[in-house]
Amino acid sequence: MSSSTTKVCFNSNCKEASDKWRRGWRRRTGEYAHLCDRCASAYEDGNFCETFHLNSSGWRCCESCGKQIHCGCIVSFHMFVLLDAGGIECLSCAKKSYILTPNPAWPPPSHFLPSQPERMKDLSVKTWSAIAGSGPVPWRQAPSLFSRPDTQSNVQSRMPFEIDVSGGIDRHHICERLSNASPEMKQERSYERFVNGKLRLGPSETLQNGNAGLDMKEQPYPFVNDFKPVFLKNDSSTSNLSARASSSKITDDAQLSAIISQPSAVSSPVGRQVSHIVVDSSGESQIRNGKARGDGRGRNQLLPRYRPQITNEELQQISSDSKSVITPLFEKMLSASDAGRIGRLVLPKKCAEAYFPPISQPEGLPLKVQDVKGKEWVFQFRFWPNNNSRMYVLEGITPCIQSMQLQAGDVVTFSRLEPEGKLVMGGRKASAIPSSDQGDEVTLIGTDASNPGDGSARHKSGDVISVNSQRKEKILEDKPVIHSKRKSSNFGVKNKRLRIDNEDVIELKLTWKEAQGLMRPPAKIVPSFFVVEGCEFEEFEEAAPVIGRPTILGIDHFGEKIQWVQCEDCFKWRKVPADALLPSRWICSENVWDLDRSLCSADEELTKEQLEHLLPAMNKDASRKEDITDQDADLFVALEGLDALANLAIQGEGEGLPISSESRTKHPRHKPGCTCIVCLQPPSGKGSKHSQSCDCVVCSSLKRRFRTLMERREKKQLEKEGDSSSQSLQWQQSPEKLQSVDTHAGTDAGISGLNQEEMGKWGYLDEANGRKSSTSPLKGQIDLNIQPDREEELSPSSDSGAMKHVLPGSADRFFRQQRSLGSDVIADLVGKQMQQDGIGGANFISCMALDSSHQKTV
DNA sequence: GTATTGCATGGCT
DNA sequence: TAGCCATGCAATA
Repeated sequence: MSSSTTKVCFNSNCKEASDKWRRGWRRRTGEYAHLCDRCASAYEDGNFCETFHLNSSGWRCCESCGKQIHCGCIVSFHMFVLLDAGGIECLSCAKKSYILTPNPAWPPPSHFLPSQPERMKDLSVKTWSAIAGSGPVPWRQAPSLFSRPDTQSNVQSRMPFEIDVSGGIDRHHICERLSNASPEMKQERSYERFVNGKLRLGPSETLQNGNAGLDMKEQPYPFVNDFKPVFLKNDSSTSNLSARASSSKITDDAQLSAIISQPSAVSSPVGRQVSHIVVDSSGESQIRNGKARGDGRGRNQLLPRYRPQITNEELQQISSDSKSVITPLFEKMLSASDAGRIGRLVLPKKCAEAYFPPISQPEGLPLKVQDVKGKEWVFQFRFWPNNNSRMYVLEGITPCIQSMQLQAGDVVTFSRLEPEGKLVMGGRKASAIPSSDQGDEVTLIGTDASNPGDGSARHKSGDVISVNSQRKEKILEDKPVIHSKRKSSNFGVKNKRLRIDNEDVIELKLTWKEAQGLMRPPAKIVPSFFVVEGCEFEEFEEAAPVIGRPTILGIDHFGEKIQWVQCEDCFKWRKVPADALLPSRWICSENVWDLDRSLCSADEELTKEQLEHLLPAMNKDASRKEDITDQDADLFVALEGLDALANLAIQGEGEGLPISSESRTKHPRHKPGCTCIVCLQPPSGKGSKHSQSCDCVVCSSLKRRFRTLMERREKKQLEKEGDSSSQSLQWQQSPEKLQSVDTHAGTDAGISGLNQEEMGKWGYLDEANGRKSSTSPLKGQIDLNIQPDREEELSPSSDSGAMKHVLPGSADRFFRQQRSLGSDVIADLVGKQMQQDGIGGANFISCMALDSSHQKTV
């Protein structure tokens, strides 16, 4: 700050009179020393003593590094620490040796903080000490201490510091200083500007991707990403996000992101909102432990998806000790394998290297981690050599994960409690991740408008919330979502990863029945029917099923086939052409076939009686289901599908529970009490095994069904391929062999009923699929259970399987069909079936009568 | 037969 | 294209 009043420079070695003067240090009177330009610059550049006091007494050497420090003036006495044993240490060394206790004789740091008169009032000495770690650190020193990327220090660079974001820093002042600063200092000060958020980034400082703080790689200054939030526990202001920009509207993403990411506003005792950002530029505990890493990449290049998005609620959970400062380190969405029984959490490499102790041996070391309840867990932190790299894992996390009731898709967070350096592991349910419905513009206002207790405030470096679209984009970017590309890969034949993100979780919340209700054949395709144990199966040749809104097939008074579909909004039934494929959400306005009834206000074409007739299953008791006709079956499917639609996409509760084994193991068209072979079967994993000679009703039914299918296929093949098919149809030429098939495990099990030679032909032998024989099913018994993924791999349908060309297509597909029936997830059901069967050439048994319990483990 | 361990693989960024 | 990392899976307990 400068003024045009003529004054004599306060520097006794100068005494230059000048119209223009600038503020220097704060004097004991509370006023500021007025300095001429030259002296002010020297002061601001930290060269004051070197410039003016070089010949003065009071120079002492740092006990550690020997650096000369002037101890005889107010300007520099905050640059050293008095040692208990006598002597001094420069701040750098003091921090290295972790001297926390400031000289009690010292005046509070505010004495040295020009332009920050109120800033220090808000922080007790204790807090300051806890944060800074070594007594008063002049704010103007802090950036150079903490962000200097060079040797001096790693250590220094990891000290936390505090910056006023409320306007305490004089923009002009900084700009002036910047203009005189070394490039390094400019960098540091640019950081100040960024962090303070009050300052617009200049052209040279604007983050190149326009996404301030979002992309590490794009950061012109590494330290911009090197800060991380430190939250003062139990500080009411920590939750007061809005206080941070009390009167100013955030106009710059960078500003906001800095503010959002470093929320630690502190209420001023005088009522004015004075906000602070407490920044820890990196792992303090490592400093304290002398474990500063040579490799600082981890922190600088932490991927967005691992950046902590801790909420106030979580902070409060973590904070049980008011003395502690919480440093969110990173978070990770649990993958299926993380949350699986193996109990290994794969740690992001950079996070592991940045925040966990260094390990040189693969065995690693035990790591104590506290959960939010304060319970202490010990995990093994270790790594595996992986290519030329390492793969870090935390082992033994299962109990902890379970105690937190986390599962795949949820997020685990790692924080550190300071100063004790404890690692704290928290969890966030996927369902707790809010959607991004925010206003188009977020204006942060004062305390009154804020909600301190709002646990939804998320603190994350790099968040952009000023504009809704940007925010959404950012959320999408940051969230480890499975983007379409990746998501689709779930359905790939070979990709067995089950990657779950929130949306997926929701989308998977369909019961098997519901899914079944959504699948139906193209309307113009006429299925063929067969009956197994009184249960009708329909089979669609040469056509894949489609997924759409369930409808009720019918015939209008002209005798033409039509469909009845119910409007999602008004629930009225509308007539549409039989071949219309409707989206899962269909409303009257989409009724392009009958414009008179394309509005919900239009009357329903059906009378109540007609409707009742049309929906006989609606109010009938379950016992009728066994007598269902083809049409009834369709109706039933449709109705169930409608239920599903009501829950489709996202509802999750009640009906929409994740697919349960129970729902999978019943024929979707059957009701409780049904005694067909499907419903007779116990759920997957609970079934008994049947011998090859078993001729129970289930086995015999399946044998019969299988024979029928094979014979039909044989006939077709013979017609098509003639003699050329003879080689691939060897098995078919002895259909009688199937008499001995044990079909309790579905057709796959039927295969297992063949002898070794036959199995070889089928490609089920080890030679064909390279599996070890210990898993061979040929042990006289059949496991009725199945692991679809595994089955998938071993299946004749596998692209890589040599048996694919050996197996006749129909059988192949039939098996695949059966496998898909046992699929654990709807993704498998829909995706794999659709992909594998493909469009055209597919036999699709739409009713999927055979469930997983009819399959075996190969 | 099951659980655990440690490495390999391959999709994805 | 290198590296990360989710997952598979053989070896071992």
